[in-house]
Amino acid sequence: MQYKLFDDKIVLEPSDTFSEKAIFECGQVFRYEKTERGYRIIATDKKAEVIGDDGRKTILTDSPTFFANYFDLHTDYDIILHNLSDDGLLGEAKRYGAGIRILKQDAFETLISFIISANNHIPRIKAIIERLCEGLGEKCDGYYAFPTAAAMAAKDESYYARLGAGYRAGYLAETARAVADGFDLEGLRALSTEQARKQLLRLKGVGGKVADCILLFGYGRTDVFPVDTWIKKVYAEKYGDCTPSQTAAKLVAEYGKLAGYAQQYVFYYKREGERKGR
DNA sequence: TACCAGGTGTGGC
DNA sequence: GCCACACATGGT
Repeated sequence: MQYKLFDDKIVLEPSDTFSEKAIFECGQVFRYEKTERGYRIIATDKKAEVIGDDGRKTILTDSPTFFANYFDLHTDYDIILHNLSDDGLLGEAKRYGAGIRILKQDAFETLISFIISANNHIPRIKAIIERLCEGLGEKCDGYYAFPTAAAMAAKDESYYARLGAGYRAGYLAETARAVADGFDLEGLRALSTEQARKQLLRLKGVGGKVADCILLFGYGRTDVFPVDTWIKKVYAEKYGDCTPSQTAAKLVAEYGKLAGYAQQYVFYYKREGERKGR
């Protein structure tokens, strides 16, 4: 999409493929906050605020180059939308969520965030992550960065239990230590999606669904289709006798490189529909 | 109050 | 490989 970079902001030309509400509330990210003017987002140690009405929008930030990539501004979502079916549920979902963009998130932040997400409510996930950042993240100007692996590895399970992480506390301690001790998250970028997935599954607290979320949101691998409780419900009739991993495999086979986008449109549409009693 | 949440680990088969 | 079960916590 069209945009202009300045020292302290990114100005976006009007586009149907950028909706800050859809981008932040589609479930891909947790460190966002609704403000009077729009949405504030913290990514690793950087901050931005998206403001504007329905017309021209502005991303206020000290790190415009970083956030141009973060918001995936160079990807043409019109082509993605054009290549997904207009019919049925996906057609409805993509029209509803056309403003979604898959954020280019940090791999470690995504890893930790989605371990916390397992069998958990989104409001509670957000709260746990904020306490984690306040406790272990570097203090920045008016906010806290996401903690480093080293900072997290210095704490044990009891610390994460006190944050309210529940039974995931041990997973957080163990996985943070694994990364701090050399598990090469950046090295996974050189691997195929399948091989990278296999490596992620070695980490405690990372099963198939969480691995797919990390691949999609933290590595930009769109040839995955995370199957959670919502998606399970959606495809219960079509794939009723399949396990979640079998369902995911069939959906990846169907949508290929567009699977991750399709999944986000459907997830957002169904979840928003439920919230609005549709 | 029960049920549920962007599931995973474990033990048993 | 698949299945059943346990698992902390708090929102609804």
